[in-house]
Amino acid sequence: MEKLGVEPEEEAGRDEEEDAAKAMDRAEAGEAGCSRDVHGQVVPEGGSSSRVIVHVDLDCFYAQVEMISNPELKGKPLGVQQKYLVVTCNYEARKLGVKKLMTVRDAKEKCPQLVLVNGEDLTRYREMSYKVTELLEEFSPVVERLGFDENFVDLTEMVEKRRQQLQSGELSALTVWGHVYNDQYVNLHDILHVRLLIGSQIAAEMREAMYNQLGLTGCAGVASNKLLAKLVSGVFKPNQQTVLLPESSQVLIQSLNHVKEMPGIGYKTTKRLEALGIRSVHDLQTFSSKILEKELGISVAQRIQKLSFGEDNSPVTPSGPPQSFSEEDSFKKCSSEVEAKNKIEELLASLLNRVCQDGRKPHTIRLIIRRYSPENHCSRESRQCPIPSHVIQKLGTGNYDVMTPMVDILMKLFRNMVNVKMPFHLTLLSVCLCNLKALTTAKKGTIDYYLTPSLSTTSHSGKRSFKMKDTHVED
DNA sequence: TGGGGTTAT
DNA sequence: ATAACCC
Repeated sequence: MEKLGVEPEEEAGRDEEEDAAKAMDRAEAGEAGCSRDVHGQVVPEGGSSSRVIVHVDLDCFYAQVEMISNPELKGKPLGVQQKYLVVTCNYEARKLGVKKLMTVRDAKEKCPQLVLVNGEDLTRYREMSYKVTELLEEFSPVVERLGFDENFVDLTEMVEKRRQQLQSGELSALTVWGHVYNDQYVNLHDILHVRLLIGSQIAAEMREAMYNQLGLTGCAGVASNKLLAKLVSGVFKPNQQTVLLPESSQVLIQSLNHVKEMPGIGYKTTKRLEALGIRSVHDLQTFSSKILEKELGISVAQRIQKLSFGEDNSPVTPSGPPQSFSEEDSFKKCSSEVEAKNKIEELLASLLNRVCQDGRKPHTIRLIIRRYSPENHCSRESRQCPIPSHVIQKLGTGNYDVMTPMVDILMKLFRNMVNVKMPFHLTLLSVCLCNLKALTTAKKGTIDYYLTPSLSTTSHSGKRSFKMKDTHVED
């Protein structure tokens, strides 16, 4: 496949004397193995609680999946269309001026030869996405998904194992895989540098495995936390990888042009920060913590101000199987109950297939709508309720009709939200199955029995009102 | 703007 | 149930 060339290790001295001094401290500090912190996360022993995290980011994922499905598309400018948007496109199309989330009109105008495929059905993307996550889990089980095309892996433990396996003489032969951010000098006497280089080696192996086993290319970023790993993975863009050494962290975060480019600072927070006169990362770093806490709340304020320094202690949380399954459809107009029912039936039918394949059973069902409104478009409303236990039981068995009772429930939720006697105008319908539980054959007297709310005595008392606000629909 | 996901309040 | 975040 592609060459994962060894990038420059030579670099003129910046703060080399300071770096060397730090390195000596570290060399003495962390020699022993790993332990686990309060979250069960692996951290190296010796006081330096430094982790090695990789962020893996697939190149234009949907377009790659489409080109694998239909190899004739390879080499042509390709866009993946949902409704009237080109949600992603391959690099041939990008060279010709097509951007992500461009309207089909604009994209065709820019690039008349653009080939479009419909990507509204996410099934194949979802399946490939989980294959990637599973492949990464073979390296280390601690894998966190972010959307369909990104994964974080905590490599700390794997790296420490490999480092301790190093024979004498092998250390001096250690090389970096891919780019070193900021062309920083690599110091093999610095234990943090050594760990990150081993991380870059594992990242290269991961990308090689993704290509050989799944035919997918992507980027990787290796750094000491999720924020930095994610930021550095995007520095060299398609199909390359980059490692960030600690001394270049500030250069990386200062390279952001605006706080809105910081992962974790979204649309709303950006607007509120701008109202405070905060635009750059430096603005956020130097802004009064007290005032920021009063404006945004202590939780958000402290978190994002740490982010602005490149600090992020959030653990890589293993995603495991999905917490929910949902299907949605957007449209120009839905204004009758019959119309809504038909769409809901379509959504539910697909969901039942998915949940059946998963094996677990959803115990809650939710209906989400978006009402038409000229400006405030983003707001949604939802109603949810428990799925009756007799319906849950019939879920796996293809024998009984489970559609009818569930559509009935959904239409009650619908009428709870929408006054069907009045005119209405919806632009989106979505159905979500959540609160998934394994079908444990819990026997009396076992731990499982008492941990299964539907079985244990406390739930029979009907007081199981944790904090769920389910709307009551009569059967 | 699409068709998904997650966590916190 | 909603609001924020991520892709």
